[in-house]
Amino acid sequence: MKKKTSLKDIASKVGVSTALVSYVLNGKMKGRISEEVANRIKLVAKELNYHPNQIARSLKTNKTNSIGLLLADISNPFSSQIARIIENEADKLGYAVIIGSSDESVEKSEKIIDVFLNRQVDGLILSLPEKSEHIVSDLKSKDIPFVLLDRYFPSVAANSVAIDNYSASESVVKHLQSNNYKNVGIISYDTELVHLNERLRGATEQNGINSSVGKVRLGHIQEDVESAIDMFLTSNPTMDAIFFTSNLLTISGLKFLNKKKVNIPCDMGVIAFDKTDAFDLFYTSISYVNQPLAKLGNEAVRLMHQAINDNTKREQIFLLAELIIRDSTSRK
Amino acid sequence: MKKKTSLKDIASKVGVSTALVSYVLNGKMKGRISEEVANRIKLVAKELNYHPNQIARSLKTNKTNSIGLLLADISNPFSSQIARIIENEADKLGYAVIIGSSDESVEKSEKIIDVFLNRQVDGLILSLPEKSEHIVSDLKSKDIPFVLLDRYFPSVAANSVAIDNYSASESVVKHLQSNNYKNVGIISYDTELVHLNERLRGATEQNGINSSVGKVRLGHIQEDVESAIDMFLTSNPTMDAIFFTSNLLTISGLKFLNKKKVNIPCDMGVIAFDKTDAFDLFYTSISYVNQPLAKLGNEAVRLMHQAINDNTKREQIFLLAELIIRDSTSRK
DNA sequence: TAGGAATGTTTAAACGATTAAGCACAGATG
DNA sequence: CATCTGTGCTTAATCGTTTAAACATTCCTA
Repeated sequence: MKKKTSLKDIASKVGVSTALVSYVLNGKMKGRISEEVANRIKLVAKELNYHPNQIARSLKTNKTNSIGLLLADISNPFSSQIARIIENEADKLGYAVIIGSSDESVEKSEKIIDVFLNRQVDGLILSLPEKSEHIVSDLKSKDIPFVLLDRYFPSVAANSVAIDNYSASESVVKHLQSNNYKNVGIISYDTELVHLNERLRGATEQNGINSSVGKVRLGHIQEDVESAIDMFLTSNPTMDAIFFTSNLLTISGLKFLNKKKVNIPCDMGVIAFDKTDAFDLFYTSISYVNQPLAKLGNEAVRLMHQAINDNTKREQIFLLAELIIRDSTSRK
Repeated sequence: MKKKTSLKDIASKVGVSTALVSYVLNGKMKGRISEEVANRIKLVAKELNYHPNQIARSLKTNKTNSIGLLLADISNPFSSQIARIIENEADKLGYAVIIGSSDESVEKSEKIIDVFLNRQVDGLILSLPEKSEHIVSDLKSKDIPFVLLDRYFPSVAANSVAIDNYSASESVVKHLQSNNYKNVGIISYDTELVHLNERLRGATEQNGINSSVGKVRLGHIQEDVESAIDMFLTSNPTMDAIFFTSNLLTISGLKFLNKKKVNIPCDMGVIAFDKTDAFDLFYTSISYVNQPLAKLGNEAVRLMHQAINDNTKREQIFLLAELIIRDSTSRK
């Protein structure tokens, strides 16, 4: 790789010091630099196609203008859509984004955060796996600016952006109720993650409707969804609706309901958390909870920026999700 | 943010020079350092929780161990799955990945590549939009290590990894032919992108089957897919299959075919390029061309690593895609 | 007309690492 | 005994910026 042009190159070509070049190109010391020299410097900078070496600048200023984004899995549509929004929002503020996927592993999360910090990112946006409270406390004790996204830990106060999962689930169940469903099966992860358990709590704590719960282990989604639905169908013949608390669960569930020839919504109502393309193409369009992704990403970046500039403030933001009602919960 | 511990901190605590600390921690000058001092240094490094400042290291070594990954749109499943694989493969070689989405815009691509280069990434993996050959020549003239991914430009020789789109389309049409389809509508982008036009060419250049083509503008996918299908259905009543040359086109098309009550595969066979979850949930499982994503990502990173270490070699890799045959092309 | 202010520019240290070269002392070798 | 070799460590330059402080001029102003 050819060497890029540096301040020194410009300085020697114009016949001034590197300091002056730096001042001119950064627009500092305005009013103390002769227009003529300033113009010559700018001209030569353009001629030599000068671009400042961000690495050197970072070393001096202790700011890299980059952030680390840790997601559960960038190949999951929920993550990748958020990533896209964060990338855009971060760019607006001049931050580049380094991405890592935790795969729901605490060790991998720690490793990736280490990589981020060694690269001196200015701040972190994190979707952490369960049992990683210690990571949060650790970052707090080191006074590193970060924001939790989507997942949060009530036991450790921190900047966070998430949706109000409880009320989202509450509105799901109320909707089912008002459409005359009486007996809902809830398919949820077997996890300690609070945001997921809030979905469960919001759904089960409502009166006037019966609920059964099927728990799914992370590594065994298809398998456990199937046995949960089987359990629902056999031991609970009056069940008339299923609420899937994530997009992956829904996809697995719909596949299985298809296989079992369960008709939606005639035999069974279905409602999901999160959206996927598949919901539009299913023979019955699927009702779902729509997370405000743009707002989530926007707020996450805003909070992170705020934390970078003043890490004493703390904000916990809960956004409202929207219920998209379609055919899969419309009882005939 | 608290200041991190530096070589200097360790050096002064142990009572040696920073050079020695650096040598010990990097395992250099083996055999010329007393075990006792080495151990003391390592111990103190651990005590102070030392992590090298990659920024400083990068400035000196001129290696950042990071790569820039430019995708069309990280929120598209094809992109995000590739991103995930590249992230993993890059990590194995010690590279961190900075991601950007071009949105098929040349200006945005240039801007993002600029950001990457200012951050002194060691290499680039790029999925460029149409009309961006000049970017490729420019990078070549600057001798910057890069690899084109998915999209390539025959007019400019460069490292590239893509699938053999022509033969993939060829096998699609041959499959349709052997299942007794006679008249296929091909829905493709109105673009100059070679890899997409190869899909078209591979499909239209086969004998023994009639083909009509509908072109879709990038910003008007749903709209143009609909008018193309309308055109097929009205002006070409014997049409018996549709080949969608991308996942987004397929989703739009299937939605519209649903709306039009066209039954698949009775009224119309359907086959797609790329996979999405939706294909499993559609009332008829959809046949598709499966791109070897893992291999694509793996080869891209391998080539990039090679280019970083020796930018005189060039490789152009074309991988074979696999045809996944399911119900949507099985004529009764 | 001396002294301060304003203007235009340079000097030099610093950020935190890497690394070639040098220094000092030990023991080995002829 | 002089010299060489090996061992263990330090010195100091360097990467490309930023920025406080200093230095020269020229220009006012009392």
